[in-house]
Amino acid sequence: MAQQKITKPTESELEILQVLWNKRTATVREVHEQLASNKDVGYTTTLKLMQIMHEKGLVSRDDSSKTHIYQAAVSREKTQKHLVGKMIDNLFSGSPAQLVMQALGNHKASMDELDEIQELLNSLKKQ
Amino acid sequence: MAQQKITKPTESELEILQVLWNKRTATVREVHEQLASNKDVGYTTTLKLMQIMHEKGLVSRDDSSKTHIYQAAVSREKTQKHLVGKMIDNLFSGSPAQLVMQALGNHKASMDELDEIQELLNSLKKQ
DNA sequence: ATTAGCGTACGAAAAAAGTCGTAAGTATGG
DNA sequence: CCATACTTACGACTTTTTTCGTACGCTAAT
Repeated sequence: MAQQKITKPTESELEILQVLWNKRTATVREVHEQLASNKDVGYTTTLKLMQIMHEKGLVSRDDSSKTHIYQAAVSREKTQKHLVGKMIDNLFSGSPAQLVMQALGNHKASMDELDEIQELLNSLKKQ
Repeated sequence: MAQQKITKPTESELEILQVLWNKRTATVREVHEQLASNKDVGYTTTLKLMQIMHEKGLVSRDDSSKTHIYQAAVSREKTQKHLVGKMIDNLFSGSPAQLVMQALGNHKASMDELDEIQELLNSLKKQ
């Protein structure tokens, strides 16, 4: 199969992907507004970044009208999987369980979420 | 309290910390040997990196003898907590549970580890 | 038709990260 | 004493990532 090369998004690119994943589709201005509410950055910086991401194939865009419309070209899940795997290797000596313990132990989750995790855990244990 | 500024280690710095956390204490050469077994890098590169980490306060060293002896100055746990938190924010819209699901679902853990997670889960649910 | 506003493109520079060559010091074995 | 082998220090260079100024086009309102 034609495997697309996995380009690891940089920090800034991740911020942009984040916005795109949430909105499904967005213009540069929309993305920028959102970013600018959290940090101090110029419009053309965001634009440039998104253009580069386009070259890299991280996003796709519809440029049929003057204002281009962007969307993520890599899935949230694949990216998560990739980066989580990397973190497990780099920071948890290859043990996913240790990462889980860290995440669960130090960062609060709601009861509903805990139940959800419980279910997954049950199904894993059955195998 | 005198809170030390948290310097986020870069990728390469993380690799070095990894080694130091495991060995508790190591010379540049020891660290380098270990790194070099996985990737292609020169000795002085490792040296320089460790010197920079020393300046940043990421490692401490005993330079009373000719060959300096290094050790990590930041704890594995704190670093994990910091980076996991960041990942939760950047990649999982602030939901630790989603990260847990990802890690658990896509990366194999042993039965023992699953049990360990179960215990933690139980104690969290009791509260 | 002129101006103001908003959009893209793009080059250039700044900042951050990683790489390595070379110098110079200090031991050690012949 | 001399050569060999390690060591640290450090400057310089490359590559990657981030930032932004400026040019230029299109559209709408005056």
